[in-house]
Amino acid sequence: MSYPPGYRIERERNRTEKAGDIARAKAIQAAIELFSTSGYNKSSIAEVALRTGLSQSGLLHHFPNKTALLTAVLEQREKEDSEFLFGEGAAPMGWAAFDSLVALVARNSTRPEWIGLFVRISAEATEAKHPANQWMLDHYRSTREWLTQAIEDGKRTGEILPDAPVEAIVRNTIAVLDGLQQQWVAEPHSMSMVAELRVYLDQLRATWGNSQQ
Amino acid sequence: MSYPPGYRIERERNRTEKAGDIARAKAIQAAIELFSTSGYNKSSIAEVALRTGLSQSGLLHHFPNKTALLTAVLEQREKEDSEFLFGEGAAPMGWAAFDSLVALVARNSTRPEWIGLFVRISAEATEAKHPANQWMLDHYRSTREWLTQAIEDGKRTGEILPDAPVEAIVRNTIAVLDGLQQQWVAEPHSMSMVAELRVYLDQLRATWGNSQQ
DNA sequence: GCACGCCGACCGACTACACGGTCGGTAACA
DNA sequence: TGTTACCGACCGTGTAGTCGGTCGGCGTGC
Repeated sequence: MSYPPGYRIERERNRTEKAGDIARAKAIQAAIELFSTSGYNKSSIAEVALRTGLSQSGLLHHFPNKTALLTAVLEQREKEDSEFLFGEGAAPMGWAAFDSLVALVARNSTRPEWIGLFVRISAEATEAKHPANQWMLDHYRSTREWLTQAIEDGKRTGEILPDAPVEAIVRNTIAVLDGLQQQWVAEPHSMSMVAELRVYLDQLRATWGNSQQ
Repeated sequence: MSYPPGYRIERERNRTEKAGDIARAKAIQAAIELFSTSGYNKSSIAEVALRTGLSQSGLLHHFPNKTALLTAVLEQREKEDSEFLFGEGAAPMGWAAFDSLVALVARNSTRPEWIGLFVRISAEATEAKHPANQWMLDHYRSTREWLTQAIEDGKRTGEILPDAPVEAIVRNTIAVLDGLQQQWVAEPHSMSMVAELRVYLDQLRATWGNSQQ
């Protein structure tokens, strides 16, 4: 068996700093980029391998199969997002929770791959047998739980009017988030997600905010 | 070559009423159902053919290739939707436009395939080289145009406050629509799109509606 | 009123390729 | 010597699309 020229050299360079971890991280990054434009189903592990600088078998050495790669990608996303949102200390409550959504969207506007990834995957994962189906269900459920708690907390402190329809607000807010991302992925330069989201949140506050406070 | 038993009989039965048109309509229906659960990319024309009751070659006789099938499906959807929305006469304007969105969502709630179809396809079609990419762009653009006109008309008649941020309202409304559909496809029995949408529209009216009128 | 040629509907067999995954190996390091 | 990082060759399967054909009906010319 013959290795391509330069193979050994590359090998040695990485050797010093845990080649495995580096390769895995590179593969995840490549997968994110691919999945974000082609979705999971249509992407091939061969293409991910190519972008990682590995052969398909080499990639499969680090991730036993395609779904393992997807899992790693989703874990990465979940980790970074929740670090950003709830980084130090407790999750924000009341209107502050909604403000932190704006911050999240603002940050994600500078990382198109993450938005593309989410839009594609969550649409695909709607199918019950999709490998990300459970992830998507969990993701929505936990987001709903957080926002529900945030609103109820806001009612307790008096920030939010007691007759605000909690569930509808939660679902609509998530819908605006998802829907804006969808439009943004389709035509990134035609709009500002942050600006639109702000208008929505101002409406929310105007309607259900306690003006006495 | 041997035909399966009963072949000739079936042939003759259909003969009397334009077999081709029937087959095409059946195929489109089958494709809608398949695309709505598996998306376009992951669906195979073989499966569509099976559900239509044709061989793959038979199906390919009516639709030269897979994208032609998709085009037919999208045309069908566009036709039915715009008939429902603008059926007789002009498109509704002012708040009436938003009310007709509720009606559309209410009707679509009884046709899960249509919602699934839209959610999958519009997510996939985000990719520039997807065969439905142009369709999706057009769909969004024309919806935006209609709603923009509706709001501006509402301002003219005094229904809507003159300082309402038109573009943001348009994009947010579309986002709510899309986002709710997405959530509904994921867990159909956990929510009512109509109820949530109403809350959103009430907020809109409360914030930007002219209370003098 | 009937023979004939054409067209539309439909078929099975086949091709070319992409894709996920397996297997058995090599090379370096500890 | 065992472990980790990789590789090429190979395989089975699924998929879009082609090809050459059959069969029945319909219009046309006689």
